[in-house]
Amino acid sequence: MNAPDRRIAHLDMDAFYASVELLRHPELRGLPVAIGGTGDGSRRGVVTTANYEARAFGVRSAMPMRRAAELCPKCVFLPVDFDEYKRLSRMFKRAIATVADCIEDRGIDEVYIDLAGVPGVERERGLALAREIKRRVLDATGLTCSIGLAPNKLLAKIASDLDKPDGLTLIEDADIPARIWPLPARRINGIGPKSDARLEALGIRTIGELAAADPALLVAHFGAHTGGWMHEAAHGRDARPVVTHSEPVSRSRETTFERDLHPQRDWHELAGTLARLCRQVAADLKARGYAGRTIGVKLRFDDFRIVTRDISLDRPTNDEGAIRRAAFECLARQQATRRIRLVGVRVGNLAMPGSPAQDGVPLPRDPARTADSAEPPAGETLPLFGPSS
DNA sequence: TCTGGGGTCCTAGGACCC
DNA sequence: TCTGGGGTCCTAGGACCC
Repeated sequence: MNAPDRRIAHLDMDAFYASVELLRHPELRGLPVAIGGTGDGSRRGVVTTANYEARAFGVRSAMPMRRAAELCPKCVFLPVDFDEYKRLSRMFKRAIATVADCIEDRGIDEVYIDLAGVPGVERERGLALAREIKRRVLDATGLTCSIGLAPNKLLAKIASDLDKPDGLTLIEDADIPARIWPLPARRINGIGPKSDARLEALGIRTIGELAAADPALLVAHFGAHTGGWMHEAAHGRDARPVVTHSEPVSRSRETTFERDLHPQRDWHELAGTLARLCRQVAADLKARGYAGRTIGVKLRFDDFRIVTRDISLDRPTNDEGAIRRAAFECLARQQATRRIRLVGVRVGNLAMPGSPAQDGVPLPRDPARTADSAEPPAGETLPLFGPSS
């Protein structure tokens, strides 16, 4: 049972990056267009967004550009221009804010809007208001969006995807059996490819089958938290509020190399890249007034396996040198067993410098852990990162 | 020359503390 | 000598989302 007075909209911009590019390149309208890569000749890019013409050829987000070119030889490929997408993102969010002020940011091209209390929301159960929002977004940006209207965020998100592009879909509690239950379980935000495969192994393919499943079975397979959540979600129940402000948890930078690097022979390029990423993260933190206590590195090997190593400092920092020293300390803890595809650095446990959380006594370091991290484990045989001798 | 980059949240074991 | 029991922090990994 969802609260009777809730009215949530989920607004999703249609093929956002591609649509923004078409504003600048109207001559490409009607042609298949895919956005991806950086335009610097990178051969390892993936498609971030394809317009509907390209999707007709099977081009999808996260698909390697090469594959997209095979599927759609006439596809026009454009590099990503995040600054421009962020500019249009601010524009469409400002347009929404002229209608409703309770808005939750869900990334560059999506928001939830709490319409309860907005004047006129009762008219057509919010449909009139949603049409007004779509009109203002279009007027402000020249871009279309799709809106789902429902008693909660979960259903609103599913609804916004039911009619795209330029769609508007209302889902009420009474519509759940006919319109939600036939959908694949994967359409629930939070059920990804892994959970979907595990559900399928239990004979559960649709949201309706998930709703009909014994909650005890779900709890047995996914744990109390996730199993219980799956059961509730399948019945369309979700009490999460629309959150208008949240503090960041971490900032990071990562990059995939043009070719996989050898941990010793290519040490200079690897170390230079890691140092540059540390500098970028430090500048990013400083620009936003944040500092973090936990510094970590991420490596992706040529077999796509990922390892992370992190270390928590006594106090938050956004100093480039401190971040770099911690990052290289983390790197030194990891065995260099394979070629490196990607390196990244992350600063977590963020605090605003000078905020009360930072001001107390520094936390004591654990001497055992510090000593341990300074020495290689016993029986060490594998090579560490470093310059070839 | 398959497979980006920037995030959040959860789990789980060991350390540590009371 | 037969093994408490919470609570929090740290680290590593993984699922998932845009």
